[in-house]
Amino acid sequence: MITIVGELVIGEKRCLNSELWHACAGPLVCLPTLGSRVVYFPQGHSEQVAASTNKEIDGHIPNYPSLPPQLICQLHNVTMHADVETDEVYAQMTLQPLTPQEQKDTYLPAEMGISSKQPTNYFCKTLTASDTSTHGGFSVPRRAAEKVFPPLDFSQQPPAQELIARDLHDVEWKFRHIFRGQPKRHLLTTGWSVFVSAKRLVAGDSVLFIWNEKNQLLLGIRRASRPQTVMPSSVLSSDSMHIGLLAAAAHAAATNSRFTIFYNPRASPSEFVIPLSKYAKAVYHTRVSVGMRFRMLFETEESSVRRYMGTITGIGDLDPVRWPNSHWRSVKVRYSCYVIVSALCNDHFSVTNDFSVYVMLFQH
Amino acid sequence: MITIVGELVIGEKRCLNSELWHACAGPLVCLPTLGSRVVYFPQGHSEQVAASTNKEIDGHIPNYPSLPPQLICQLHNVTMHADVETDEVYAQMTLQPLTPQEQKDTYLPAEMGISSKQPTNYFCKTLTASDTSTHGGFSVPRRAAEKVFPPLDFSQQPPAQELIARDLHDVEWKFRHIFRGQPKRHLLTTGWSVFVSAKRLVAGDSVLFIWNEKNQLLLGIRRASRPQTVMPSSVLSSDSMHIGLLAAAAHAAATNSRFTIFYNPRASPSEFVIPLSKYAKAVYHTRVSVGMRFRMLFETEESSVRRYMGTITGIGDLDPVRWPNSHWRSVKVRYSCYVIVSALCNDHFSVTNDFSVYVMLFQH
DNA sequence: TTGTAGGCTTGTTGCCGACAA
DNA sequence: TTGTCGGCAACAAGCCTACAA
Repeated sequence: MITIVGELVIGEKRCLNSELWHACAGPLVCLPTLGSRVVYFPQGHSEQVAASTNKEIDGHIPNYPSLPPQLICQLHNVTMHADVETDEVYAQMTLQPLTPQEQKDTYLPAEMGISSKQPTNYFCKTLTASDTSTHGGFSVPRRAAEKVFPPLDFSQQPPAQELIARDLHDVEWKFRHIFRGQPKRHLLTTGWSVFVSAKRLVAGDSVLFIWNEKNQLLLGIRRASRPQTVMPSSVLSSDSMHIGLLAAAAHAAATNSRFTIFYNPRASPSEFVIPLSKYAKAVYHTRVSVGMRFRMLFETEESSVRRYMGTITGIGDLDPVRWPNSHWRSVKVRYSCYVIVSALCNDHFSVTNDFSVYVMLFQH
Repeated sequence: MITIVGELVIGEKRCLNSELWHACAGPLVCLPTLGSRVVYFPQGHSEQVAASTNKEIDGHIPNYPSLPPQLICQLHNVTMHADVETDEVYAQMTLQPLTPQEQKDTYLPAEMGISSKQPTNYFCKTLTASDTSTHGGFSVPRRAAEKVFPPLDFSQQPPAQELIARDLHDVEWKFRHIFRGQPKRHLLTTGWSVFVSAKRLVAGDSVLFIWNEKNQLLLGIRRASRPQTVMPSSVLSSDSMHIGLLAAAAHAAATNSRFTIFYNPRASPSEFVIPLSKYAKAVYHTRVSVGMRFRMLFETEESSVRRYMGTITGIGDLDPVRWPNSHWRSVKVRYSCYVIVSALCNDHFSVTNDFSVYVMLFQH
């Protein structure tokens, strides 16, 4: 007799805190609205799978001539998730390709997607060697502590309190918050090292605290990207995964049935599910030509947004053989020198010369 | 400029120690010979993916009428692997479906597959609470220590030596082996707790030491199955994985090109790549009928093999709609009461009543 | 303002035999 | 024969201030 323990629920769908999810995902990540129409790019999905499996696509992947480079879909489900092991944020979406008839319906106003409204009362700090060593606690930046932590009772000597913060999995973490030292400073002492070792944080990773409207303290992490952490999956070969993504989309398109995808903002170079209205506006109502200036947004190390201007140097298919007439990375843009790019994954590579990238018209 | 560190090689193919791999995989696991012809069962592969993603197949998966329930293939590559995080053993195989013409060639003699010859000088112990606590070391069963560890110098008081053992990743682990206490016993002290915490072993997991012909000490682990450790992959939906496996096999069959699969003996209920000669012998040269006795092999907790006799109660298609004329689990066998089954994964579930299973004719 | 280091206290790890299952 | 415990010693964790960047 096989006994299933009552409390153990595998694959249970809980509602993650949206504010914390978006804060961990970064300011550039935006999820389409539930029920809206979106454009799905198999090419972009393919890029994400390639990034996740650490394997380029090679010639063994069959063509799916019946699968267009962009599918207009109804978004039936969006759920936010976080990896149980690493806390990495990702989203699950259920898409249903629309018939040409259904596509003709006029756009609804609320289809632009919910931009990631970063919370106001929050701070994000990249951990130092001292923060992560077993020797001491966490040094809280002064303005951050004053803005997002509840005020201390300064009649006590030294002023101290217990903070309780919840992470993405709704797990409580308790910290002793104390204001002491010469000069005086805010510190998290007792409880901090338990958190660091439980989350396996190292110097360079970031933690982020949010004080929300309900007077709750939320706690998220953003890992510095360590390239070697991407492992082979051992479940399915990367070729089969690529074929699976294409075949699943092709089958759903042929039968107008639903299919499910995962969007992993930190693994993927670009969003591959875009609000239809945003796509239509960019593709049908924007004139682009070689020589035009093109704006791009990047996330800085302090997780704010910076604009960079580039020049369009080419327009056309990225992969004319497999994906003719695709709007995926159809615009080639050159950016000028000394741009320090801090990509989403915190892997800040510095570009000291000119560099060119293939981007989408509808990218940010 | 993106710099790739020279030493860091991702996905490098090293030759794993075959003896240790087989010992960790268990006595029932057997890999087909390189270059031989094998039979591949998409159904079985599907079962493994379902077990790995913890998700049953549902109706969303399209049929692949062009894909037969068994594909005769040439085995172009077999490599043994171990998960970097968990040490879980798995194998990667490259298969090429054969044309009807190629299938007609006569069998070669060496196509029966290399059975997992368990090493003679080895022992396997399931860890106790004391073994895994931080309070002490590892208590070595006396006969085990005398059989597989190098002899101690009993002129010392107490007799002690340093043991160096290599794991599946060729990482060295050093232990102080001492013979002390009242009554006298063999213990591993210094170095043991580092190993336990590095491998994240808990009471119930097993360790296994081999003393091979080259006078090397090998060290493997077998985890007690903890069902909740199976996580959603967040790379590809389980539906897409199922479609991918079928589409990859169908594409390879249609074009007679190679495809790659992973075989995970501890996740999968059954082997789905079988030597052709074994398959042919069982399917074409064995008469079976309802009422006949049928032998099955099971792995015991001490990782030896036990035989159980059952009675065939049915013969026919497991899934007549999707997979007509399949030899995958086409035989229904009933086993009698009080069989204590210890499956490969150490999850020993006791069966106190009769139970029936669907098996393959060519199963062990 | 805040990262790191030195001093000092306290809690945990880890080696030992005793004892009992 | 071997699992667990109490004793004890060594060590690391963790709280504090000092100092300098």
